Amino acid sequence: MGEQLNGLKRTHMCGELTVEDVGKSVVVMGWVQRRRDHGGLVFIDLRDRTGIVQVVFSSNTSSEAFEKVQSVRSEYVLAIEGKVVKRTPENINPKIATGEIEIYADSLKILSKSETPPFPIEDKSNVSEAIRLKYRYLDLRRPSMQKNLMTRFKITQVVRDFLNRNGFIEVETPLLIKSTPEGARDYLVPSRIYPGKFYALPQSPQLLKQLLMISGFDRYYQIAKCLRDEDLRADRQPEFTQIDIEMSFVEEEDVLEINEKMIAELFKETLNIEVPLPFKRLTYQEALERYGTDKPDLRFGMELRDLSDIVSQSEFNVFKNALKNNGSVRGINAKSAASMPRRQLDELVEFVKTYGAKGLLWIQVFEDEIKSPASKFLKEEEVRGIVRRLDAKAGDLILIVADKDEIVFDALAHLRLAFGKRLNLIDESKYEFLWVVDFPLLEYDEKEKRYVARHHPFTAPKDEDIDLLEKEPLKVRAKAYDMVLNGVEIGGGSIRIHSSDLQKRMFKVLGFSEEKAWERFGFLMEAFKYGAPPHGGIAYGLDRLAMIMTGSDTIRDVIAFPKTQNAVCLMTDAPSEVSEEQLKELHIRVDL
RNA sequence: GGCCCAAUAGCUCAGUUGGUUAGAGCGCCAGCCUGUCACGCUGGAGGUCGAGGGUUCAAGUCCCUUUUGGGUCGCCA
Repeated sequence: MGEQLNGLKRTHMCGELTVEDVGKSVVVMGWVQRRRDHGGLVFIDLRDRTGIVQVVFSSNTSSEAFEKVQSVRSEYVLAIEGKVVKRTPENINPKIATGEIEIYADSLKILSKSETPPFPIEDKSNVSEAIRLKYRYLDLRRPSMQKNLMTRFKITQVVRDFLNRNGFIEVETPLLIKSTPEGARDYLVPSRIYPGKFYALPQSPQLLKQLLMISGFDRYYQIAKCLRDEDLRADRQPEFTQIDIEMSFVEEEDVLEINEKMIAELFKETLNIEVPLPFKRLTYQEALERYGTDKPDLRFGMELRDLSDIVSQSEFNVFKNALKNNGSVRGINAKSAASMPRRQLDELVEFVKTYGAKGLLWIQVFEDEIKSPASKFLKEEEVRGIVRRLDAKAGDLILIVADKDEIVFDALAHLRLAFGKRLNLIDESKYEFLWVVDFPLLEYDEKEKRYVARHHPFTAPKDEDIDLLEKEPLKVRAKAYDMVLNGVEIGGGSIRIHSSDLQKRMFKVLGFSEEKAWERFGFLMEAFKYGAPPHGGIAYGLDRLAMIMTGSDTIRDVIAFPKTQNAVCLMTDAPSEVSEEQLKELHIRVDL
């Protein structure tokens, strides 16, 4: 059994001791990073969340502590009392912050023993994620994970401080709410009291924050857990955290302005990076035309070019068909990639097929010739026009997709990203922010045969487009905006509808009967009757923000206890079966 | 739901054309060592080759099924 503290108090953190502390008697507590046993002399590297300090055990200093340290192993939890001593110059270790000093141990308490951990607690070992997740509490001892979670804490701290200073009020909203249609699949919670009825866990506090505006809270924020029962990705977890913000008596400009100020302050305070204001802005349409995506990575160029006009009279069937079907022909220029081997070019064809493209056409531009599998179908002037449009020089590789716009954009956007990485065009130290604005309000859902809200059903249309709502719904632009950082959508929001009439029209366009709309959103429509201020807001994906700001590849690395791709917690083994009794109480019969 | 990758010692991996007793590094255990800091030296222990089935004289290796982890398309207002 471990020893008790018995009144012993920690005086210093391991990583914070410096030459200033030389001569002091200190008490440090932490975990054994490593033991180096030299027989008559034992070194212990003691670790806490601030860093590592070397402790020296010798029978000359304390024979009792020296005897005791013989049994100490990795990850034992120790309390050490000793004297801080300056190291002789040849013994200084420049690799650690406390390398100029060490502690001569006078006494040692073994607070807790440890079995040998299943993997070493250090950053350089690359352990499989499954094992890290099973022993997450050990994984979190690693300095990089400690740093990630501390950065995440710092982010919320700076954001809270900014919002508090600017008159925002933090309000909590419930986790057990009413299931509403639209959007992601809900996580459901059975009601014990009402057999057959269910609560839903919130996909976001959207409606509740709008109701808080109607309540007059004016400026609200919350760091809120959100839950969506959908398939997972590197940047998607079933539960994630939003920085949720809503303001009254504002228009789009007001929301954008205060939010970019907040983000600039966040990057200054957290990473000491100056973010130039205002952010760049692209309309949704422009983002698509130039980058093929509504979340472009602006750290490199390689923009898309429309080639449709150049090949409008082309005899090449692939082009002809695409244009005939109201699609387009577009391309990008992968600089200096012309000599890519055939095998790799063929892989690119497979790559674009995952995005629905039927094929990919390439043109290799060399000093004295231009090679392309389609050269016999393309007129010389067409090839010349394409080369000129894409500013292609000798050594460049032109990649062209012809199809419906949607597919062309998607395929080229992913090609652009792939080549950005492959050609090393992305400066990893850069942070390129932008707003994407003027999103379409609606899109047509082929499966459901109806219009669905692109953002959510409460998003306001642009004033000048309101009249198109019933006539040409797809042309209506929304007062909606996304904040994009390095190709990642880190936040998104909108100005909301605050009139019952407009909201009713919106529901109608979405194909909800008045009855159904009332059944689902009656509480909101009722609330609109009693004076709703103009309002709008934004929600940030805190996990994604923290992922980027820590340089992580997945949001799992900035979440203390994440789940696997199959939504399982490897540490606790959730989800798990429950007892018959529990099910019975909830009036649930399992049908497998 | 589809596609792709992976699974061999505690960890990270190698394992040839199917062929003897499955290896390495780190870690672990024991001994020695007073200036190491990824300490060193000597010795040792440690394997359901993810699971099940099949082909074969013979399977870690080939085939089928399946489980788990990761990536991705669909999905995620």
